[in-house]
Formats: sequence, structure tokens, C-alpha cells
Amino acid sequence: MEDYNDKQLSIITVAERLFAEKGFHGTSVRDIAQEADVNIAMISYYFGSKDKLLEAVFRHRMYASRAFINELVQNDTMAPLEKIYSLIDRFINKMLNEQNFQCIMSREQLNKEQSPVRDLIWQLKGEMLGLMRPIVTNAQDAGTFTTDVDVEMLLTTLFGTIHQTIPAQHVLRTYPENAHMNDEEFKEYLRLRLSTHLKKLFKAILTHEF
Amino acid sequence: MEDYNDKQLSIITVAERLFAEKGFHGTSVRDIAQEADVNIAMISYYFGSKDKLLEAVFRHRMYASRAFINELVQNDTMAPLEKIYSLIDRFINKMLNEQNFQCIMSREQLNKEQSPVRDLIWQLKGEMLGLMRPIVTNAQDAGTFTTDVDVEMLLTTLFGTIHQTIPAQHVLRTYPENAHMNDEEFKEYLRLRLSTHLKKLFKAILTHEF
DNA sequence: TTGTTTTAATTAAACGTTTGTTTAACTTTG
DNA sequence: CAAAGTTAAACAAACGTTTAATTAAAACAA
Repeated sequence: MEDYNDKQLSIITVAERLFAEKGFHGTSVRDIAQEADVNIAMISYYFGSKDKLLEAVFRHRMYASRAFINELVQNDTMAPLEKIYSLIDRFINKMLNEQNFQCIMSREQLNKEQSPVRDLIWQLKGEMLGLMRPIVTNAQDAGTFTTDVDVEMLLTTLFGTIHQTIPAQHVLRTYPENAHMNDEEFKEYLRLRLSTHLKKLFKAILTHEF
Repeated sequence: MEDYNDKQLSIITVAERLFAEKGFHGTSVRDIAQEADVNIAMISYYFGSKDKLLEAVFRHRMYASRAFINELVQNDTMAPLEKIYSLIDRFINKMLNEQNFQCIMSREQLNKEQSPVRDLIWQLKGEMLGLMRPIVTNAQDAGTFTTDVDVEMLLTTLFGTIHQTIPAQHVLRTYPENAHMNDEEFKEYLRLRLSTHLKKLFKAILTHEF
């Protein structure tokens, strides 16, 4: 698994970008072939079909997501809130670094009919929850965090806020006060704003006594 | 404006559902015509094109959204936090009652190329922000709310959390602990869970001293 | 009311493209 | 020489849209 040659990787990369920009059905295999500079037939030859190509795009990023989960620091000297902060920053970085993939996820999770891709999405979300829940519950048992918090909804808030911010970028970019920034500065500005907001939010609800 | 006959309304309603379920490009005009029980040509006849039909679906719901904004209670005897609570509940109700439209919004806001529909979305979001900001800033001036809160991001969190919850329903529904509920009970359970979570979240960040 | 004319609604069929996929011939590689 | 890679061309199916013919409704004059 995961041993793609240059041409295959080029197809996957271009497909990811186009699927993100115009949606799966809004992108034709001819679009992909042209931008990846390969013959149309190569897509079927390497991936079997357009649907299988989408699956390949997914599984490609999924490996990175699995790695992300596994390399979680098990540093027990860290305070619970610091762990949460670290988790938030890692989520933000990951999502801002793979915006195209996150766009596809946002789209595909809306499909009502079951599909391999849809199953993969919710499987991944379940794994992310398994990452966050023990941190919270351990801190709750230790009396550091408040007990009446819905961890599943908290993760939904984390994902939702970041996923909403991704498409909002193009609007924020047009604000006159952001006009002076170049792409790198703007990305950093966005990262900081998201990070600050989410950390405040999580600190408030996790440590605020009602 | 907004004076559609039964057949036109039927087309709009069916189109809204199918666009939400399978996406704009994933839905053919033949699908829509068949489910709405009209001839294919009637879609072009009434709306001009498939794109214009999507616009019609949008403008149709947009009127309701504008009405939603305007009928905001200007009750000044309400405490700021109560106003926020009321706003949250109204957002949740609105979004759960027009899930198909919210699905389409989630999808269409991801499109990178500018379009009339995309413009309408961000225009609407701006208006929602104009609804929430004065409540917060007034309470900040009065010393009731903390001052270091990013209102724009807070609205992003509100939208994002609800928008993430909509597709999550199908997964939640399969949980064994939710199997006993009928559709109405489940919808109420969802509404309550969202409401409780978001109110706690907003109260914590708006009143918690750092 | 009547018959007539104009407008709107509705239809099946056809339009020209574009779609995803396959074929069969060809080139490169090992 | 065999296997893998690559290509232009062709494939049938589906796409959004239009056409031309027909029916229904509305408007109007007698």
C-alpha cells in the first residue's frame, strides 16, 4: 500500500485540488488528466475508475491522519489544559496544511447514501474522539476540569469552527485591513486567530465553574 | 417576487432536497423532473436553467432568513445572556427546520469561483453577524461580558457546530442507545443536546474572567 | 352567452455536448 | 521477447437545453 509512482501521485494531487475546488461531480476526468499532464486513459489504468480515484485520494491523506493520531505526545508531565492546547494547535495546523482534503471531507460527509468514503470519514472522527476523550475524563477525575461538558459536542465544535473558517478565508482576504498581508502572513494571522479563539473557548468551558 | 405556483414550488422543493442529498452536479434535471412529477422542459421554461433553479432555491429560503433577522425581539428588559440564549435557540431551530437548505449552503460556500449563490451566502452571514455583535458589545460596555472575545469567530463556532451536527445525525442515529427513539424524539434530543452545549459554551466564554 | 383570438402551459422528441470508460495499436522498459 | 506504460480514437450513456406541436386557459368582441 501507499507506493505510488510520480505520475500516480501527480494524478492524486491534482484530483484532490480539483475535487476540493469544484466538487467530485463538478470535476471531469478530462480536467484532471489535462492539469496532471497525463492521458485520460491513465486514470482508469492506474485507479480503475473516477470513484476509485476519490477513494485513493482519501486513503492517501488518511495514512497521514492515522500517523497524526499515533504520534500524540504521551507526556504525562503536561497539565491537562496544556494537552488540550497542544491538541487544538495540532488540529489547526493539520487542517490548514491540507485544506483541499478538508474541503473534500466537508463535502462528502454531507452525502446521504452510504459510500466507502463516507464510512472512512466517520471512522476517522471516531478515532479523533478517542484521542480527546481520555484527556478530558482523566482531568475530570482529578478535579481539574468541570464534569458537565459534552466531549463529543466539543469535538464537533472544534471541527466545525475550523471547517467553517476554511471557506471564510476568501472573504476575510478581501477585507481592507487584511489587504497588506501576503499569503504567508495571512495564513499565520488566520492560524493565530483560530488558535486564540479556540483555546479561550476550551479553557472557559473546561475550567469555568457553573 | 416570490409568487410561485404549485408546480414551481414543487420543483423548488424537490430540487432543494436532491441538491442537499447528492450535490448540485450530482443531481440531474431529469431526477428533479421525475420526482416532482413534471416534464423536463418545465424546468427551463419556468427557471431558465439548472443554475437559475439553484438560485431560485436560494432566494426562496433567503426571504425566510431575512424575515428571521428582522423579527428579532428588541426586548431591552432581557439580560444580555438571555438574549444570546434566545439567539442560539432560534439559530438551532431554524437550521434543524431547513436542513436541506443548510446542506446546500455548506456545499456551495466551498466553491472557490465566485457565483451569485456564493455571494448571497456571505452576505447572509454578514447580516447574522450584525445581529449578534451589538448584543455582545453592548453587554461588554456595561461590564456584563468579558471584553477579549472574538465575536466573528464566535459566530463561526455557532454555525460550524450546527453545520457539523447535521451530517452527524445519521451516525448518531445508529448508536444503540438512540435506537428506541422515533424521528420526532430524536430531533428533540438533538435540539436539546445542541442547545445545552452551545449555551454552556457561550456563557463560559462570555462571562468567564481570565 | 357565444365564437374567436391571444396567451400560457405542457408535451415528446431531438439537439449537440460532455461524461466516464474501453479499445486496440504503439512505445518503452526490464 | 514479454510486460508495463502510453496513446489517440471510439464507445455508449447521460447531460442540460431547445424545438415544434399540441392542449388549456384567458381575454375579448359581438
